[in-house]
Amino acid sequence: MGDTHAAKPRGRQREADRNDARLMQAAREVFAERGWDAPVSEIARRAGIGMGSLYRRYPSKELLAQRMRLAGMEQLVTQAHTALAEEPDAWAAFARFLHDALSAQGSSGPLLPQVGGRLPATDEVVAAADRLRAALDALVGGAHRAGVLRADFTSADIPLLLEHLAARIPVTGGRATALHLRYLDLVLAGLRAPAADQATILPGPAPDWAELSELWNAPGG
Amino acid sequence: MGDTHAAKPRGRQREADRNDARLMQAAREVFAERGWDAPVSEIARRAGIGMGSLYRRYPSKELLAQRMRLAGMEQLVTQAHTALAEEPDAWAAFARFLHDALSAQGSSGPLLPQVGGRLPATDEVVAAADRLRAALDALVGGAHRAGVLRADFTSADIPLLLEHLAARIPVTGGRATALHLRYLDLVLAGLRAPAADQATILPGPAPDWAELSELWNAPGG
Amino acid sequence: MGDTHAAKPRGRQREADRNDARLMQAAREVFAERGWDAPVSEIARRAGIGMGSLYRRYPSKELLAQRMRLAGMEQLVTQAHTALAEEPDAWAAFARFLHDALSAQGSSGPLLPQVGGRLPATDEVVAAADRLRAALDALVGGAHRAGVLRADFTSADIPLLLEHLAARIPVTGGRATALHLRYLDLVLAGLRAPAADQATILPGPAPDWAELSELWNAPGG
Amino acid sequence: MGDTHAAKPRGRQREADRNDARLMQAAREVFAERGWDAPVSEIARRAGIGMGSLYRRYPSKELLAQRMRLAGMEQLVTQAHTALAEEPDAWAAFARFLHDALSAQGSSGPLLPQVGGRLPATDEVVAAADRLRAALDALVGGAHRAGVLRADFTSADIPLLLEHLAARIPVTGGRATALHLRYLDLVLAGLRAPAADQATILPGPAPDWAELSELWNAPGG
DNA sequence: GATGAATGAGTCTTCATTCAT
DNA sequence: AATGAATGAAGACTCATTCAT
Repeated sequence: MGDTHAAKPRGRQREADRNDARLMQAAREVFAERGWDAPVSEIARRAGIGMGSLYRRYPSKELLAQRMRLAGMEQLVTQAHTALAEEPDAWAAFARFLHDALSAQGSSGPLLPQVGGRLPATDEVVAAADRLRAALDALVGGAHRAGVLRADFTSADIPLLLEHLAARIPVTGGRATALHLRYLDLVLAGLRAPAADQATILPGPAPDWAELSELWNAPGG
Repeated sequence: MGDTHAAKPRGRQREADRNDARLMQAAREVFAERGWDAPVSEIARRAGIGMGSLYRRYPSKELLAQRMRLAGMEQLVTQAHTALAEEPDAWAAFARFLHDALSAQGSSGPLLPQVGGRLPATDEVVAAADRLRAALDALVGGAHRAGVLRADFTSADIPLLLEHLAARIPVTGGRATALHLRYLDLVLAGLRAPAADQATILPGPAPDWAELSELWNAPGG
Repeated sequence: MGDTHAAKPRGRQREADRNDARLMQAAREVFAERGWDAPVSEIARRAGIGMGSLYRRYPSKELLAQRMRLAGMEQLVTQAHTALAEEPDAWAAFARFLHDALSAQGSSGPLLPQVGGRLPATDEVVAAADRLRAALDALVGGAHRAGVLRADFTSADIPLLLEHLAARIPVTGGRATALHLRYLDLVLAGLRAPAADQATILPGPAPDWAELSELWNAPGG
Repeated sequence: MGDTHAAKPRGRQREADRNDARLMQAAREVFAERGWDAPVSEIARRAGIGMGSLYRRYPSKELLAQRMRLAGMEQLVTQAHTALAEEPDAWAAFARFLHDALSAQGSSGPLLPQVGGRLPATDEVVAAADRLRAALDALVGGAHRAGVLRADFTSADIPLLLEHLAARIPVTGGRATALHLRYLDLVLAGLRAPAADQATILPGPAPDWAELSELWNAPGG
């Protein structure tokens, strides 16, 4: 009863999948700790696999980082959808998303930054950025309509804000996440729509998504 | 009396000083643009001096970065003193300091971050950190006494906050500074002491200065 | 009597033989196209078998190349015998052999060269060289006795001449063979015994078979 | 008296020039002996310089080989001009050129082959090929007009013929050159214009210079 | 017996540091 | 005291060989 052949990969395929997950996790950690100039061999060592296996799966350091970046973007999209689905309140959804995003940051490495501005744009990255934009627009739009988020803050501010809040703090363990979340709450206090008589205007124009693309991708792209 | 030797360096000494200033400026720019893994030769090239001269003054890349970091810390101290001296209002002084610190960041490279966590602690760094702490305590203490700064924010939060706000955004030209200042204003909105009935508490304990030392200095130190 | 086991291999043995032939053909092609530094995996891929099977049959790249070289030498012996048997005229047999040898070169890869000087001598190679020498002596001796081949040309010149004529010309398709045969005819014109009053003497001593052994085998052998 | 500052480079410049010559010589030798897959470090070792110095002068293995190839082509042009200038007889000039070209081969490594088909075409290579063609046309044209060279041999045959005659024979010392010259004389016997009643025609069309370009340069070029 | 993923030593290339001029 | 070429250790990447399935 119940043929599970196709559903549950076994043996070699299973190990390959496990290796891939360990590789991605190791890459996130290593890039987070040492930046772009971390040796690829350190990633392989931490994943417990040989250089050859790493390079079989990711033919270059750059492609490995691209995958990492794409996985991070997809994770953000998922977290945005989850926040919208599970939090009835617009502000709660908005805050929940930032909280989730930063928490994932702290434990498993860089999401967008670290390798930002070094990797060329690809079709996949463009598509992922589009999905991310749609998801963040929904979050920000909902909060704006509810009147709980200051009007001069846009969806394109979110990635930069996350990039700032996730700035490398070379501490291992949960302390880094705790510090990140501390400053997130500070920023959330600044994001709450102020009473009309206390409203201030953020200086400088908001970033737009085209500008983000320039920030994230290599100049030549 | 009447000795002007020290007051007016001439000839070689003068050129040496000029070289040193150019070197430091070049190092700030290059590290800001390309990160820690920028080649030393690029710094020499941009400063317009030979490799030999650079290495005569700074016997290693690490020592050059240490100097750069110390100069950045001293600049912060100076900016704090200036803000206190020139701004009669406690909040204005506090905000002015953060503004000055970030503006200097944007134009001339990294202050504390970028090389953070890579360099060993030295007596000079410890002393500079003490002076920085004293200066920031004065700023924060004044703001707290005036009741304009949220009570759960400490002087040790400032370096981390600056580190976050100054996170490398790979944009050249004034746009990076404009974006940095945009998020500074957002944070300032969150830092303003709220009315008692709207007060929130930042999660997680505030960092302390001993912890900062761990964040900034290489593990082995 | 009545035992046909050895005569008609069946099933596995048959497949193994077919694999072996495909492997040898693939090796000749790949080494011809890309030289000694072609990846072994390319040979396996082109033969349509896995790496494991290749390494079961040939425990190292070097041993594979040795086999290839031996097969090439045996092919030369066969071609010499065929030429002697099928061509009644001494010159025709001599020319036919060179033509056949070069044509096989062009289509299926290197015979002697390409890997020359890289592989150690073995008993098998020595024995094959002896057989080759005997076959070429017969061809050259016949032509000398018939007075159609210049007297200062020896059987030991033939392998070197073939090595020269078969020098890798990186052209795919039949064009390489056509070019090879063009220069063969040029050389044949020079090999024809001249009239006594026009005779010239080739400079330098003829190679001998001991010298060939040094040229073909790795120094350490 | 007599200012020799500009004429005779001294000190550092002198050493740089010496290094460059040693490097080119070492590259010719190493590529000749071990082919394209010889380690660059072996070239540096044999030239007696460090890897860094080699890479300062030639930023990649490919560029080093390109220089080597260009120097070889220029040497051929020079040898052709010399042969035409110093030999009054058309056949003597033709034979002298081939002799000189092959002799240089034997002693100092590959001229055209070895790396052929691996390097992209560049403007410099195209220009050098044009000069080579002009020089060889003069040699071959003279011999044809004098009626001493078989009519179906063209200037585009010469590079291929040299490539064949210079085929790697892994012998060090003068013996390789002696063997090369032995087969050159054989070929020269075949090149002499035969009496009309004995004339043969070389099979296959002669190569043309466009085809040579394909043979020498990497496919993508 | 066949397969192809995993391994890790070896190669090309860069860059911190030294040193002859 | 200044210069910039030389050095060689370290990092990205490839490929001969092994081994679990």
